[in-house]
Amino acid sequence: MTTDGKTPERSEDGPSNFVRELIAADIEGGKHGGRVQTRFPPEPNGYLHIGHAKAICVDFGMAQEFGGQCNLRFDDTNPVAEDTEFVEAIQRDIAWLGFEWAGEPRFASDYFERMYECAQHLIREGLAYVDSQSLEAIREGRGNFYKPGVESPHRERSVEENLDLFARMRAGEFEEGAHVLRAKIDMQHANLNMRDPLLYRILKQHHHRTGDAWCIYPMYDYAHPLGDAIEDITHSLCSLEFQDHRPLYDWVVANCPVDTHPEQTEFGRLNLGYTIVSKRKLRQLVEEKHVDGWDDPRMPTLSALRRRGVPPESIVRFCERIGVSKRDGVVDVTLFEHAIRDRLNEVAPRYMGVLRPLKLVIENYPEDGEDVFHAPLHPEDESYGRRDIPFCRELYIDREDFREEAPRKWFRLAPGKEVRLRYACLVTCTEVIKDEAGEVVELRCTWDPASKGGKAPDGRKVKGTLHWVSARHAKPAQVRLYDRLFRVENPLDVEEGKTFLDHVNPDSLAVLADARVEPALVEVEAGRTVQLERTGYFCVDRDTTEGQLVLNRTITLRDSWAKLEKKLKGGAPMVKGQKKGKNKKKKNKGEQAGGAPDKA
RNA sequence: UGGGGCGUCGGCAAGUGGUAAAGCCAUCGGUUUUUGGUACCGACAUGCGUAGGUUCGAAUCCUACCGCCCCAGCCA
Repeated sequence: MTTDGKTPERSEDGPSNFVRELIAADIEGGKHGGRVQTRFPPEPNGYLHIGHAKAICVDFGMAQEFGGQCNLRFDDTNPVAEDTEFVEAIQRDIAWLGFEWAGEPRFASDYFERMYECAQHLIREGLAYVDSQSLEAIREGRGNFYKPGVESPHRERSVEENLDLFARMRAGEFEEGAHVLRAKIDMQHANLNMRDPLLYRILKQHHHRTGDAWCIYPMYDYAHPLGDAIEDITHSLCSLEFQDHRPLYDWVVANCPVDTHPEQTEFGRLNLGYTIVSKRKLRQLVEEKHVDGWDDPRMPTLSALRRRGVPPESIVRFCERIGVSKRDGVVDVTLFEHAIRDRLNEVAPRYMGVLRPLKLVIENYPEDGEDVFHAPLHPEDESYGRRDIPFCRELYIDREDFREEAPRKWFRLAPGKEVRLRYACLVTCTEVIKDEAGEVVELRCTWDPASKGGKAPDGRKVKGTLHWVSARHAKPAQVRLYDRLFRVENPLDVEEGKTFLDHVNPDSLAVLADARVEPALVEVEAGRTVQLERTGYFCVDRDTTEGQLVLNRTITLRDSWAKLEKKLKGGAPMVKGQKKGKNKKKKNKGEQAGGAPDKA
């Protein structure tokens, strides 16, 4: 739990969708005996990311909603890149999201023997054969979109010969690539997947679970439907690109000796603006050190989001809100950001912290004086309790909260202006002290002793409220300001000769070494996310040590002043045409403005 | 020159023939506020890729066209 351990209410407020309706109809019609059994089938060759989160929410969510269960099955049919490191990380991430799989995790490799037997059955039925052509010959023979395939010269081998060859493949008598097992379907089929697809290939690789017991491994198209059938899955939900594989899925289930016939249904993957969800590219970011590991808080992996301080409930809620459909669109990243703020606003305790300290001295406050103010840890939930905030003559405020020349509508501090120090008192800036370089280094103020607590004694309006820390009591902290990893909404959209790496945001991480936070914050344990009032949400990083607090910025608070100032400066009101003049058709599909990334 | 999908507001997405298209995000305006946060109120598609057709009536049915995505791994 990154937040506070409070019950994560799981809302069922997702919109209606076609998968939900299909399952409901199946139950209604008594299909699969009215059962609902789903599965989430990750390949253990990488870390789970936000895109997987959607699949997880759909797979587990549908089962949950209809009183069924969801299995966790590792699709470990290709030993080359798979590893137990990933199977552990995947389990951790799913559990973190708050889902429970039925029984123990399963592995496709658990069924290798059974799958082998099914293959023998197919051979005996004359539905599979050993092909001994080269990889190139097989590819050539498959034809293409426009050219029908041609049958392999080995297609009519006898059952005996096939059985013998297949057994010897298993026994390790042949080198990789020497033979494969193919389904005998139809080389003329318009769907390339049906042109005698490969069922098994020889791979003399060590498998993370079966070790060296096997040197032939089943292909996805063969192993997946069998795994589903063996586990008695009723609804096999997957992504759009498998639509073309469904006929093969059905062929396998129909022709192998299994009792059930699960149904595969495809839905659209999640694509998120300013984000990449491709295992290969994420791996590249890690391996080429553009980020600091799989859980670098800028990554879209679940482990990175966790480290960044994103609550799991916000991810689940986000997935519910984006819905499930067959369109492949790109979800606006602001929707995800909203879900994060929404949840954090509910559960993050409040503290004050100054990111870029500017000294403020209260001249009419006694040199050795001290006050302690009691402030609520949550403005809307008293059960969070309160914390003590020490106050003295010398404080720090954020440099951002002071301007020598106040722009229009500036509520914050400026020479001669009065503001409220949150929970404390009202102060007026009387003098600005600069160094030789002309840089403001200190502010002199006077306070109104009658305003203790922050209320104006005479009811005068003080619009600006600033956060602050006591210079004497504050604790030092290193703050890591994270921003979007990519500068553009679609990092995959690149010009000739460039790659998505050229879109990496050079300002996606800024480290502030000299931040100060109120003392109560050092009690917060690593992994928890808090709000620094008026600034944003921050997660206590695991790098925190006894003397050094490390905070990761999860996300900023919405900043309507920044927006206002931009508008004030910009002068030209740009958003005019949209108002009334119905600008005929929408034309520029490709380019959207997207939200401005927040500053670092 | 194939096969499989998809086209409803800037983004996601309801809607499944009934009489002028939910919701959320974004955007804009306002109220409350000791977070310029939160909350709350309001605005935001005479329009459903285009063109025809069927019908008393169509985003929903039919036809044609246009556009976008996926498929030619011994990856999943």
